[in-house]
Amino acid sequence: MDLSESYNAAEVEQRWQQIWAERGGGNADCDQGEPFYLLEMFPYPSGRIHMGHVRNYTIGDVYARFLRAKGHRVLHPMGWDAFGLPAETAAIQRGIDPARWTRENISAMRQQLSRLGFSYDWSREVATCDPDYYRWEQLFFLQMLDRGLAYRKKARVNWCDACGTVLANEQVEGEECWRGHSPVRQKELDQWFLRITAYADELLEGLNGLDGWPEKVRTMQRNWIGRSEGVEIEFPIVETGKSLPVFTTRADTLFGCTFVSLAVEHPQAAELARAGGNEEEVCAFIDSISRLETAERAQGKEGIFTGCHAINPINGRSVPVYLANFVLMEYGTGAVMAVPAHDQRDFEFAARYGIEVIPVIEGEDGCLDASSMLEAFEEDGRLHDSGEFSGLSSADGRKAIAKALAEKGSGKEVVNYRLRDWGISRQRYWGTPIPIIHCPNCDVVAVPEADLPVVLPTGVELLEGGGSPLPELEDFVSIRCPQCGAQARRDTDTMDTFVESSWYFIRFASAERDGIPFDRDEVARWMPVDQYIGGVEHAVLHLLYSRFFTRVLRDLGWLEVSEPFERLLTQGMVIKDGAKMSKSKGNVVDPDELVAAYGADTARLFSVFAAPPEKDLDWSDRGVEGAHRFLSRVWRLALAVGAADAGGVVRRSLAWADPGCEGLSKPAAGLRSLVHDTIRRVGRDIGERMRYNTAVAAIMELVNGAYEYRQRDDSSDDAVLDFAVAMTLRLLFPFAPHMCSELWSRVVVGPGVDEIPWPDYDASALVKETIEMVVQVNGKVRGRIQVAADIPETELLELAAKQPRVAAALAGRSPRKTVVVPGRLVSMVV
RNA sequence: GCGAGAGUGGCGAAACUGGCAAACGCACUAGACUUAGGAUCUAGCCCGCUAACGCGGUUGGGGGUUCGAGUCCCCCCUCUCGCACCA
Repeated sequence: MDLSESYNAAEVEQRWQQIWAERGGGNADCDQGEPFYLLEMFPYPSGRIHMGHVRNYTIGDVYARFLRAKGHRVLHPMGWDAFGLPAETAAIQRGIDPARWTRENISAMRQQLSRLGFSYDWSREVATCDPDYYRWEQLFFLQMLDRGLAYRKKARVNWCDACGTVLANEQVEGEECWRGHSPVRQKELDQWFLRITAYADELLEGLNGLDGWPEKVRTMQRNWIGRSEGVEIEFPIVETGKSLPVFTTRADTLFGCTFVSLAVEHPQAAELARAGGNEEEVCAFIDSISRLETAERAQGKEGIFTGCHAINPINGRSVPVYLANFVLMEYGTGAVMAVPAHDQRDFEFAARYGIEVIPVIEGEDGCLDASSMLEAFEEDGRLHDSGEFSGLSSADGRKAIAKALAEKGSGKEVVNYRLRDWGISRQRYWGTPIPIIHCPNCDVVAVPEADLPVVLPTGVELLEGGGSPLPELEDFVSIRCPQCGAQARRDTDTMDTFVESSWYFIRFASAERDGIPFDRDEVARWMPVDQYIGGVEHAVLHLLYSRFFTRVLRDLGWLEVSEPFERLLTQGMVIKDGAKMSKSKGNVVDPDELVAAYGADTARLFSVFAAPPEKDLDWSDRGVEGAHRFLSRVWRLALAVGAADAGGVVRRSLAWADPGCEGLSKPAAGLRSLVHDTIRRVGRDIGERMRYNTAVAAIMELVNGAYEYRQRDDSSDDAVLDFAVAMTLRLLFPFAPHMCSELWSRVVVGPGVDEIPWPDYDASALVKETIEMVVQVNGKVRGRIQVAADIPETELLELAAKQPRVAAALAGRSPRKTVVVPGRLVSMVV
């Protein structure tokens, strides 16, 4: 081989990928040591990976390779979130079977991932569209059904026309579908729900223990769950004699209640309209509001008097009952006690309909005057005009009034959540069939466990209009009722694809098992995931569902842990030209082209060097070239040093071991010290801080140091240079595994680069005999002195004061105060 | 409006517990090697003044604590993200 042979990434990378594939490099079973479960969010097999995947999976792979070197047994699996709408769309547009389309995409993407050198345990690969996978999901569904955790109800649900299906609340972002920002409207449908609200408190509490999660994600989940404590108060209706419960968090303002407002969907609404003698008008209002979409409803405050009155149980006062557009049936009881003086919405409503405003809370500025108020006073304060409760603070007032109501049987303390149950029915084809049979006699009947899986028929003709073909497939739909034997029909909805991703990480622990979903011992060994890496867009979707599912499976007896993900890293987006890289923006960089032009190692290096993992990454073609240039620089250095042989023929000649500190020249000792410091920095930056950008910077400094060292005239102490080069390769290996393997195999004597353990640094090598100290006068740097590390303080001060610029700054005065920071600086104040 | 996070050179960024602001990289400038350079190597590169040694200023703005603040405390401004009639 020629010394001047330049770095040919394609050739090198192909060779090593082949070797790793033969060795089964990523298999968790190959490793010994303490188990570590490292996982990146699995992708949807859309056909091609994008730069976001490259970044996500590089962050993971660097960590995996580092952990293995540190002696861990690492579980680092990969799979496919394979059900979902794009497969159906492709099928309709191009006439391909979704199953085939998905399978082909998977194999293309698997190849792309391998081409990037990611070290996965492919023996555990799962695809969620495989009946051997989703059969367990059907089993869990049935078990949840048994325990009342899955149930069916008719409900107003979010409908996305573009997707042709229902969406869960979490999948609606400000009235738009999370996938394509198409509009979402309300529709009344019979749906299957999972009772995530049964775990609301536990999911909320659990967040407190998740120290390894970004605060941002925990806050988002807290807000989403939206727990609020309050009182449910019964208001008897004069005209109907019925009781109307309302929910409030501000029982302290109860004496200020001047009306009650209900959602138009409230079950008592029609009855109140009738009893109030204003039926026609009220019904017309109900009609006009219910026709509107949620977004349109939010325009202003609108309502109508029902003609009925409610009795405030605390003071017997009779107040009018209104229907109002802004009251949500989905929250609390769908009815609200209105206190215009202390709630801005009620204030606006009262102003519009001429309802009385009665202030009952005073702030620090004293009592409010109803006639001059411009807005509601919503803060806590002190109660007045509130009978026996006057004078109490808001907090005490809430407690006292709740207690008084409870004693009268007119109220009870309750907790409300914003979180609602998870609607999982999807009117789509490409998903997990819901294992339910609808029987004319027995109503809803579970498919017997022995009959699982209910296999999704493949090779079907998809409908032009985009609807699910399942209801039309007689072979699939038609079935005998397992209970009474009558002719019955299968449920033709499929499950939300977020259900599959809510437990795939547990399946990975024993993905090969046939007869059971999980092997309890293997799950106990691996779960929870020690480090999870993925995008923040799943903060309240996948990540909340997974926390819920893990608890359900725990309660079903499948595992012990409650929290699925011990630590979470949310990596930033890949940005180009100021916008997120996306097809619609037309600013995508194709990973394949990148790899073809520069190689996988360059792609990997750039994706972790340009920014810390959790920050957005600004794409830069120049930056990619820079990463490539650095790798070439390492390539040349290693070959030049490793091929000390004058004939220009590379031979294995480098010893990788530390030559020790004995008899080194000053520059050699300096280089050796730099190597150890780099080992320290890289280990800390990868292992403890996950700041790969600074880890790479440290390695670059080492390489610069080695080049500098080589430039010296005398070229003794080559053992130190050998050590420096070998350690460069060892430390760089997690980032650029192909090139480092290749170079190591060519020039280093001994075991492979990934066969030697991660090096420990020698702390004594970092201790310098002489150190530079800064001398400050009045906070300004006025000199630097080289001193022995153990110089006595008096001597140090004397030396410092003698520095010409220091002496000039002191101008003959003696310091009023002197501070010495050992090893760093001397600070003098005059 | 509520909540969270962030403001540092021309750019991406660094600064571990308060201790030399700008490591590392990109871009740029000069030089070397060269038939050539969009390869490589060397040097320079926050701003102002200076021929130079230096001097002064600088981490969104203002104040404070401290010998010393990008870092800690208070006030303000801007940007990004999340939630948004949740009673």
